[in-house]
Amino acid sequence: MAILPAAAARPAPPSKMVGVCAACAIRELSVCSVLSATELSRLCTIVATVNLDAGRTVINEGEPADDLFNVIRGSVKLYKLLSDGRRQVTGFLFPGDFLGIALNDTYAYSGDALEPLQLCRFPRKKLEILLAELPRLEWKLLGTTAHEHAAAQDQMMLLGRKTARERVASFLVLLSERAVKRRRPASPLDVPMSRTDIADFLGLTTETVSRTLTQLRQARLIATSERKRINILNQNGLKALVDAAAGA
Amino acid sequence: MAILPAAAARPAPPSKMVGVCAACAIRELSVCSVLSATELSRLCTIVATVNLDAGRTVINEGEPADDLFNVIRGSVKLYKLLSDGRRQVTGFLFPGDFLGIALNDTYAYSGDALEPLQLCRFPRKKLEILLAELPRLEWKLLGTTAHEHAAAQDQMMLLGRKTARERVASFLVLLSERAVKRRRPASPLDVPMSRTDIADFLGLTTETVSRTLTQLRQARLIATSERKRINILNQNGLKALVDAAAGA
DNA sequence: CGACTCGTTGACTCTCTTCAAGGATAGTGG
DNA sequence: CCACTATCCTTGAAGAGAGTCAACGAGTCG
Repeated sequence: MAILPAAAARPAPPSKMVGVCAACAIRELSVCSVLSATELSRLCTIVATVNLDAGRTVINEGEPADDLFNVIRGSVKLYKLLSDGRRQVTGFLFPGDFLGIALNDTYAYSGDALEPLQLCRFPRKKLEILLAELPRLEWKLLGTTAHEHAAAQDQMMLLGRKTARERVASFLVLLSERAVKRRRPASPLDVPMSRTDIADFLGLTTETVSRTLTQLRQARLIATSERKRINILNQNGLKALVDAAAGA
Repeated sequence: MAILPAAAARPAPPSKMVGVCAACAIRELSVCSVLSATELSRLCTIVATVNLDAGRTVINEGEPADDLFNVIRGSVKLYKLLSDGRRQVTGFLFPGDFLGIALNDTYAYSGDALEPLQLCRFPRKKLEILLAELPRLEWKLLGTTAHEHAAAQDQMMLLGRKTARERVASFLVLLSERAVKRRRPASPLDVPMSRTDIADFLGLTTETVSRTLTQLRQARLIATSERKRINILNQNGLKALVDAAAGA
């Protein structure tokens, strides 16, 4: 959404800030970036900071959506399950990302911490009341949701029409672009998720992900030093495998 | 989103309504349902009715997102393309559905009319200004977008993890549920899209879709009389193939 | 040190795709 | 009105890409 970009760019004077939000390291990455110091103080009154160990569940598909979250530190995998155990990872969250927009009072998907996780938690009812008084936050939330929807469309293209190699390349490019947005290096790329998580995200098996990474390694597009970390040797070569869109 | 359901249920007195919106047959299905008569009159001042032939393009991926639309009559397929022509249909729209929420001032996907189409068109700039004054409409739009996002998650599960038979069954169940929402019969099911469109939606080929429909026909789950119409003989049997979610 | 999980690699299988052809349907023009 | 044709749908046979099953190496934790 294009309106109100100025609001996002206007940093509020820190004088009036109180509470944990004042010290928030990822505020400029999050939906909170549109708020003035005064507004932020109000939001701060309903927020609580939460810490979770790696592997713990943040939200569970089907359970009452009582809280919404902002990721402060760490990463989250979002997923849905079929009754026989088949899993589809629908996305990954990183610092600044918002979690928990729900439809029917229940979460539409589950979310697990991939690494030690720090969140801020908003009670949903209170946040909704506050939203009515903070139209800029609501607008930002609409933009965020629209953004996620656009990402979902890209993922549908990936899942429906791309080959295994294209999927893995797309995944690496996606991760690196998100790293850059968070002002992290794109090349010693942090990959906090397991091969199984990657496979469940890409609609493949772990074996195919592994084999494809080996192919990319042999093609000198990437290199793997430590586990959970991938060096991108040829970003353009990877992007060539991705084929973003025909519109270009 | 759960707040404000009462607003959606409150029909406005028709006395103050003016213009085309007053006679809108699908208002209660659309985002406009949250508006009072007065508010609707305001919205009506910026709206134009558009008619398109089957096959015509409503919006084009990558082009400036100058307008947003509401489907009044007919249906639309939304899709993205890769440069080599591979297509992924990301969704179908029916009367009452909203079209055109864009991120970067350009449409994120293309949309073609599947049959003769009637739309109402909102100039985006004007609608955004109006949104600031109609918080209920903005809230409804957020709910609509969240709903679409939830549908996108289901589709990711379908594309990433379901078999061809499950995909086709899911598609038929989806269509029939949406028909019921529009107060249409679920069983002589209107299927305005071609086999190619269905295949591009389900991440399959037309041949596989055709073969799978034949299987379902032989299993006495469906019957096909005329083209573009499918009789659902055993809705529960179909749903058993779908496996909605493990949360249940 | 041993048990476990995770990642990699290999051999084989299978579902869906590809390639090909025939049949039904609808639109067009004589 | 009917032949003509293009398009859509269906069906068959063969092929390929990813899945399945299985084994092994490497790192990790108790």
